[in-house]
Amino acid sequence: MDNSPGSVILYAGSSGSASPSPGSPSSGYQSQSPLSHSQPSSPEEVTFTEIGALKRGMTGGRPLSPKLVFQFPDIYSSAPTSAPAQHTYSHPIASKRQCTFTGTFTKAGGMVLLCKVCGDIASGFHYGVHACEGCKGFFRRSIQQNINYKMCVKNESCLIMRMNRNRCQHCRFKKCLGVGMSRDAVRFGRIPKREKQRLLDEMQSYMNSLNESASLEVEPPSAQEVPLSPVETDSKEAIGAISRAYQDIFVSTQDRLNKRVKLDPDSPSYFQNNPQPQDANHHGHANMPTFHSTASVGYAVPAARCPVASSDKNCPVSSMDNSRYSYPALSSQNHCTSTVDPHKHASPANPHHYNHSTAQSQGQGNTCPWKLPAGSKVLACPLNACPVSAPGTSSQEVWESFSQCFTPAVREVVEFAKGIPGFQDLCQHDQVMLLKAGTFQVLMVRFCSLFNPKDRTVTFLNGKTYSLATVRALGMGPLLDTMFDFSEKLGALGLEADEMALFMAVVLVSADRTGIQDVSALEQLQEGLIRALRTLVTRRRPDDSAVFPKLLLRLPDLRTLNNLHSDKLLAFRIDP
Amino acid sequence: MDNSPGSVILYAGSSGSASPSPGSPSSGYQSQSPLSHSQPSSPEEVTFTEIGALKRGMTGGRPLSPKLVFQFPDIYSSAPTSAPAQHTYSHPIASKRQCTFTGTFTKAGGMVLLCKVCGDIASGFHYGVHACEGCKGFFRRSIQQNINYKMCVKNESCLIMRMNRNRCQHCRFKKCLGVGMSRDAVRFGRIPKREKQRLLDEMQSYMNSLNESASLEVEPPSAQEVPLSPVETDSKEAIGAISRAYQDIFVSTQDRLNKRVKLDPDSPSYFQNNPQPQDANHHGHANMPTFHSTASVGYAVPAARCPVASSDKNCPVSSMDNSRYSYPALSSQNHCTSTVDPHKHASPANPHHYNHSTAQSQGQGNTCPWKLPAGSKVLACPLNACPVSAPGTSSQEVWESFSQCFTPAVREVVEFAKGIPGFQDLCQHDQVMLLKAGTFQVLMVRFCSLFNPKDRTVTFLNGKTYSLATVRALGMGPLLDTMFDFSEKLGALGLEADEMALFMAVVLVSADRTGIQDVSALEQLQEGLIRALRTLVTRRRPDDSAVFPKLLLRLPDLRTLNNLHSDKLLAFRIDP
DNA sequence: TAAAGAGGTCACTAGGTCAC
DNA sequence: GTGACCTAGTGACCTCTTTA
Ligand SMILES: [Zn+2]
Ligand SMILES: [Zn+2]
Ligand SMILES: [Zn+2]
Ligand SMILES: [Zn+2]
Repeated sequence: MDNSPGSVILYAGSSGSASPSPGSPSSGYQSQSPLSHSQPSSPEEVTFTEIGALKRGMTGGRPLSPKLVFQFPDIYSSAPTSAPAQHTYSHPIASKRQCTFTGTFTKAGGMVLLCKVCGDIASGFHYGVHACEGCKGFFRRSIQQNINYKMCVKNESCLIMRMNRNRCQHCRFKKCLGVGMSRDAVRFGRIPKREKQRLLDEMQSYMNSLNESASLEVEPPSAQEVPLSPVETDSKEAIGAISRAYQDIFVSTQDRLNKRVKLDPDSPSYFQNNPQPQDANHHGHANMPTFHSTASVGYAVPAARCPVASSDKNCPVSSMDNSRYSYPALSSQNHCTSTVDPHKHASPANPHHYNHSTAQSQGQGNTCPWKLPAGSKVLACPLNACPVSAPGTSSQEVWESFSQCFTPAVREVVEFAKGIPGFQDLCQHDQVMLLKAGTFQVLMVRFCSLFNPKDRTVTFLNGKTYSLATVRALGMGPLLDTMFDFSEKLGALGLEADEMALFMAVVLVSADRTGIQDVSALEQLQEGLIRALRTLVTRRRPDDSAVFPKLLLRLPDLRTLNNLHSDKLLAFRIDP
Repeated sequence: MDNSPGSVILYAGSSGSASPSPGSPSSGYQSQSPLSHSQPSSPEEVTFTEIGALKRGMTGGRPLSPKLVFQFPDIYSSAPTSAPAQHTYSHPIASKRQCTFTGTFTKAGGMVLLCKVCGDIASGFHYGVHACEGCKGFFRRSIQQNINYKMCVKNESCLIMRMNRNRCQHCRFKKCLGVGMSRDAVRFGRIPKREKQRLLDEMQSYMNSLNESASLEVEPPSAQEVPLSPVETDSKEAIGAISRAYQDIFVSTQDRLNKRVKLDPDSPSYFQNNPQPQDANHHGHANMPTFHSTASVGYAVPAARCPVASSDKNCPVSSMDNSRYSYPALSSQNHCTSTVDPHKHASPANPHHYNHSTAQSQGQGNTCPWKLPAGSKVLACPLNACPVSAPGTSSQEVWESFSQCFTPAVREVVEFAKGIPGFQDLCQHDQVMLLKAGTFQVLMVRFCSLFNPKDRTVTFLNGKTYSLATVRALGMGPLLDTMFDFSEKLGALGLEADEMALFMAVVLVSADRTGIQDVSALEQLQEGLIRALRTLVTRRRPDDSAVFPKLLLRLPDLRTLNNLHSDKLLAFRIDP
């Protein structure tokens, strides 16, 4: 691919290239290799298109030439489209998190830049953000007239998507600001070469990262009994207790789970590749309808209604996941698990696949162009046995089902907490607060091995393994990336079981203190645990004093993860 | 630096001389010694670059990003040069200099010339003035077609800056003429030697003055008692550099600013109180035209419209500087004003504070929520000179006013970041991302002394001190509490200035990594800084090994604060 | 002859419009 | 109100001209 900034970005919409059919964003970038100007055309022609009329092209208009329609969020932009209500306000002083990429593929295999606000196809870079015509206009009106939209009827956390963007002005405006739209950010004139170059580069690397996918093989969590090394006496006891709790509660449980899983052919073990036959994937789509009917029949058993969880190999939905979740446009590469032959569902299926879906999901939110069954809800948490619900499942049901999945895990954290010497000496209230604030973080540490940074895969507790791309496609952009990062960093430290246990304890007592009554007691506890952790870690690695600080540096990461995660959950609860 | 006119001014932008590597003082002039190759290099080599494409290079696109808008956009642009023909660029850090020189530094330490009109990076000497491409084009069009721009909607006194230069053609053109653009002033061909010499001299003296002030005001970071082992030499250097940056930027700036306030009515408003009410008004008027929304008379002077910001001599900002910044929470004394009883100034009875505003705000001028003037908006950030707006101020105005307040602070953080050894080696993109994610956190540390946990008061940068209750009543609940907690904890550690500086650096590089491209480079930088911090802190307190971990534990707090804060800001933006 | 700016070019976007 | 289209600009680059 030619990344030379020499390529030109056509603006399809305006110049009247594509015949604008109704209901589509006007224009779009279309970077193609230099034509207009005499330029040393590069060997490989890169066509990168930030679509405009693309949408039209998809639904009715003539298909754009196979270009890489791709939209690039601006460098400073924030969370990916798919990301829900996590307002990423990017004020310098207020910045929360940023993210990079917001694009998806066109049916033709190109990439499109999406509206940062609603996920619709972007028509350009408006007010500092890639946005669609709708959001652009909306934002303009919002700032022109000094509008104060009436309060959100929900919790001010409406997920803004193309389909529902007009439902809550308050939240839409909030999202606009959140992604960084601002009058001050306006950019006129042509895109600077340098930036274009950057865009292309990023796109390139994005593609690469998507492509890089491999089978996964995660070693089972070390359940070994690690003899405690000689440490300071006071710490030693604590360490012993905590390690024991860890072993008893987390490791044994996991073993149990693993065993159970192994006995159950339908539920592959935690860390194994999904052995499902490939052909299942292939037929996924076709079988959908079947599933629909099934779904409509019985509501009784949530599990049965869960496409992914349903263990039947023939389960249409279950088989759908790979083909469905992976990026079709990229499917020439294998970004799913190794078990799936990409070409099987990719190449041959492509045309049909798209035709089919196009017909079906015409005008559907294109946040997920590769199509989820209409009406299905996504709750892509690794703890969720059923990340993608059957169409028609109510959000309440989805939530309850999920709840059943995570409850045991939460309970275990509570048990673990009790095993931390001193924890129970905190007042009840503070214990609860701490658990509320810290449970996710502890779980994140506990299950961090589910994220395989090397292969870029995640293994869900239902046993299925998905590629990063797949899950990302489900809307888990920044959160997922952050989890991977975390997992990688934590993993790199090579902690032993007891260290991990102690670390978890530290994580728990280091959770956000908001609402804690007796802070000093907590601080004391924390201090003791941290001292113990330092001792343990440092003694064991006399040569590497960097491990301990590094470990502590995971705490901020966990906070951030915690925020991202709760935003995500909240978003789901509010707007599944 | 070699001032011989023999030096060349490279114009990277156009002729493509210097290949502007992203993030380097790429294009534009680059006055270097005649031959970067063989030359009796002078003691100090000034590389002054009148950039062309520099802008791009720096951000990798637009000047520091649309998103950073509020902050970075202007780092490289001029400080409010209100009056035409006044070309005294005031570098945030170095202002107060009286030269005609209008420039700032590139990341590499070179210098850039800025557009006399808008402060963007100049691409050359156009129509008799250093101007950016935009203003050049604008002026050309203006004179070619005999355009008569439609009248300014405000008072014909719009402050023209990069961000808003397109908002009022009338004023932009006026400014063009004002700074001397004219068809008659065009200068063709090479720069005359004499001219070049002049430029170089100016730059030189500018530089010198910078160095001077720095060395004068900065006493070497506190005595380093403990000799560092050879291994730690590099750390030592880093510590030195960072401490210096800290002193130069955060501490000295304060002093300079304070002094300058009296001398330069045009200086950007910061937290200093305007000593002279009248000038203040004038000043505000001249410098922040942006503020005024409409032509309506009463709107002309933002400063005057701010009940809280109304001038008040007895709150010398000077009381806020060094001591305060160094050891924050410890000095419950340093706060400038004696604590103000909320009710005291809440009531009109305190003419001292509100005489000015009361008149305007219907006898309210009240900070207490329970008596807020109807229609006034609250933006209770300590950096905000005007936490409670006058009734009738539009939210846009309030925001812009606030923006003016924090911009300098943000800019300083950027400067500080540049002073961190290794920071500038990160790619531009990552630098920006990091700054975006970390600026607030750095500022939180920097200004944490504004929070006095002992007295439960907060001192705003406008010099006013409020009780916790007061501010809480303004709607700053949990955020405020968390800030106090943070301040208390950080203060309790009793850091010295150099430690604080280093900690700030760590804070910055420990910001959320989302979107970072070269994570490993960052990690490396982080690791080094943390090591240095540990060394410094630990050596100085051989007996207390807990300080270091405690310091690291502030990082999660900062993350949380960051989130709370950005939520808050966002909330304001949406629903003022 | 090369440095350096005027103008031209045209990729791009803020706003205005008006059918829904 | 919303958003697809249109228009008047805007400004990043490039070519052409002038000057040391
Ligand atoms: Zn949109
Ligand atoms: Zn809403
Ligand atoms: Zn300009
Ligand atoms: Zn104006």
